[in-house]
Amino acid sequence: MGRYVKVIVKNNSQYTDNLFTYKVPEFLQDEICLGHRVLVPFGKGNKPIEAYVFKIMHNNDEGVDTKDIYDILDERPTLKREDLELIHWMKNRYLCTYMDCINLIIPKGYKLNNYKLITLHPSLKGIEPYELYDLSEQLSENKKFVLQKVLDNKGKIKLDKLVDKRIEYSAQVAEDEEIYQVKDKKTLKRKVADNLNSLLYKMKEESLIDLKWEYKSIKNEIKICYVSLKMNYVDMMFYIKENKIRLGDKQKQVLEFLKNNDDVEINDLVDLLKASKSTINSLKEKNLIEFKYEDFYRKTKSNFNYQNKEVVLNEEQNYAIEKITSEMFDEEKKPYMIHGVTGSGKTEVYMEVIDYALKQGLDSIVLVPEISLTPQTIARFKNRFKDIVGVFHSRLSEGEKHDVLREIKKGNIRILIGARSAIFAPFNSLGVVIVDEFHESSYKSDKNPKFSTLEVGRYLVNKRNITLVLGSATPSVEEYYRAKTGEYELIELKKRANNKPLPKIEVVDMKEELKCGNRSFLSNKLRLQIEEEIKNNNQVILFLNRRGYSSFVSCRECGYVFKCKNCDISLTYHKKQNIGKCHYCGYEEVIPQKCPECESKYVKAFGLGTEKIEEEIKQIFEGVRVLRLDKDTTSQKHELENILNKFQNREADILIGTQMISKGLDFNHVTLVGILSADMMLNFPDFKSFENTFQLVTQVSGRAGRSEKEGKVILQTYDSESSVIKRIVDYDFEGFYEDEIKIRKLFNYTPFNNMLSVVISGKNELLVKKNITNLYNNIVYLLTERGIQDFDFILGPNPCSISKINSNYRWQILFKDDNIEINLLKGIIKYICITKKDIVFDKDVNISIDINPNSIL
DNA sequence: CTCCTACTCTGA
DNA sequence: CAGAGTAGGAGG
Repeated sequence: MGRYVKVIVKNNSQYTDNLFTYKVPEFLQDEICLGHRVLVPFGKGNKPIEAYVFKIMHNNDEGVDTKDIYDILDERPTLKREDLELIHWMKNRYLCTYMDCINLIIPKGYKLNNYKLITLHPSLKGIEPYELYDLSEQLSENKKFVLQKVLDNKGKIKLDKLVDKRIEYSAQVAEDEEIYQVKDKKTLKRKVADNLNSLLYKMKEESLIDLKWEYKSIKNEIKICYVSLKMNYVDMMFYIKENKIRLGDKQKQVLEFLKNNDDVEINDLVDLLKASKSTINSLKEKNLIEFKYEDFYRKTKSNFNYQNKEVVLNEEQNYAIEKITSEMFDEEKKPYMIHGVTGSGKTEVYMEVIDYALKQGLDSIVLVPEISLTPQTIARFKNRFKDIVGVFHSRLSEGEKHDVLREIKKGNIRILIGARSAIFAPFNSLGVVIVDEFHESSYKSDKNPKFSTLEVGRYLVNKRNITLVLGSATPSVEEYYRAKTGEYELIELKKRANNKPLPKIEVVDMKEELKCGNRSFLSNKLRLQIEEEIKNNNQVILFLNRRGYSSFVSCRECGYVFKCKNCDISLTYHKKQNIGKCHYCGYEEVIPQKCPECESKYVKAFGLGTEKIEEEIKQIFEGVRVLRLDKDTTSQKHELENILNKFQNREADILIGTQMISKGLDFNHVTLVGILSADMMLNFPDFKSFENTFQLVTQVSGRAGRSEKEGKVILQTYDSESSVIKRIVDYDFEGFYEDEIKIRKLFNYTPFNNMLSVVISGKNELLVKKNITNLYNNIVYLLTERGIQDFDFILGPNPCSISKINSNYRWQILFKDDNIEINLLKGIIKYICITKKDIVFDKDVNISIDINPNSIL
């Protein structure tokens, strides 16, 4: 009676995303647990690969052939039972693979490196060199080459290395041979490895070589070594004499030093006494000192100076805190939505809730949108909770991520601030998840699994009874609808914490400005206002949602527009480098003086970007100190902190920025915010563009008047009559919501429906078209079979709005589940796009499935 | 992705 | 006919 396990194997192939059954050998039977990372032989070559235990069984019901697992890789299971449930749920909800989900949850940096090793065949091991030489002379060129290389490397060589040598060799021998001219190094290596492999198997059959897999388990950890004496100093002197141990001067020095100091870090010891590591090591061998290893926690240091503020909570805040904390242990609680105007002190409420949870022994996660994961936010939490605060986001290195997750598991980190994937942090007793600015689009993942953080949060409330708090000044329409219909507990914070009114928003109609002959991007009003504020020694923020110098470059003679070679996107002009940049794939090209089409000289950059604003502001206001905050100025590490520090220390008067400045920034002396063009966002061809505009403008406006001084906002637009603009000016979120929800209802958008998008992309446009048509036909066929005749809910296939990204052509089919059960639709799509993927689709196309995508571009 | 089998192509 | 190379299917 043996034991069997079902595992998910960590393979790079999408076609092995099933549970595989393995037998557990006798010696592992008592140790194996759910969620263990194990090593299993996989495929015909029994390559050792990592796998995760999803199920343990006492018999092999299905009667499939099984192999034995090789080993258990970690002492403790990497995945908990509830993680496995979460993975199942996510896989079904977002139609992705098990491995996609596992990769989100497990600590980064646990890797298995495996490589194929080629050795001489055992029968040739003792053979005389001359015999071997004769033998190899009879072989074909290729085989001789392999054998030669094996011998050169003392009888064993890694496949990888052999492939390299082979490419090197071929390049020398046959320079003009086509295959070795392939530019793409990876493809070349693939091909050579493939060829070599089939050769190697033949050689194995001929008893020339032996093949085996070797592997190495890697844990991306750094240990610190502490040195102390093994016994007390006097005893040791005696011991040395007794055993006649000879010591060098340096060694004596080290011992002397350790007499008064315990647990000295080995590197300090080396530095202080100018001793070498071998000196210390030999002392250890003589059994006089001992080493103690401890995990090293790679923390990123922040240079941001936090300015502490005295905080007194107001009535509204106290009510919110009381409400949330008093229900923390209720079984049937709802998620909370805090709708609080900008500056209403939501963060203070979060911190009180976290503090309460902490005292009850519960851990907390604070999620913030990636762009507002600013030093300011982090400093605020660290200032209050000190060392138990951890930070987790995509810019950390693999090693840093690993360390943070390890410290969480150990219980050293109790509060984690991070971007969306931090919601999967492996806390031992998670109590609170806070999602700040939950309306932000970055809470929806854009890579597999394409999860919505809020959905995962709601799942956690259901399954693990955590306290979920969503906070925003500008809730998204669909989540606000949930609050209205009773799915969330709605808590309103209507007053600013400093009791100052919200900054007044004034609209300037740029059409009028144009009529009066002002052709610049600055209205007279805004220009005068800026002058005034600077005169009064206040600070100004200018907001424009586009980086670069100009949005596109075109020829005025023939209308030619410079476009990205790889994408269907016009190039944004960056003046400093005189290049056109593609903001999708990073492609750059120098913009020539002459039009490449008609050779005219009238090549001009059109539209506005932050770079141009900066340049012109410096001209208009002489001597004014300007800072620019966008992706271009913050590409280097710590640049963001530097800019924020400078602005905080009032080393600049004007801060120009993209949406990076809209969140979480809290400056005391900003009295004026200028929104240079609200239209850019308003006219975006997406059903969420009104919502996005409302949110962004409200958020940016909220940067003004956060301290003693009152703030003011000037909003420039060509469309001053727009209903959205009017709602923004009145801070009328309710009104905006009512307008918007009617539209959503009318067109059956979220929250009234789920939307499912399938995008097929590939380098070959015809192939993409063929595949998407095929997909459409298959779906229609299967739906007809289930008695569905009305296909109005299917839109497409159509080319995506951005029809080409990174040389990949993109076509899309959209589904709205008006008159069809979402699970039926998902079932069918899953069947076609995942289960039967290899039959339905060509190999050279990618399929991307997204439930309720952020945008349908 | 990786292996393996079965097949075709090439050149003496 | 041997050796080189390719295509396609399956992985417990």
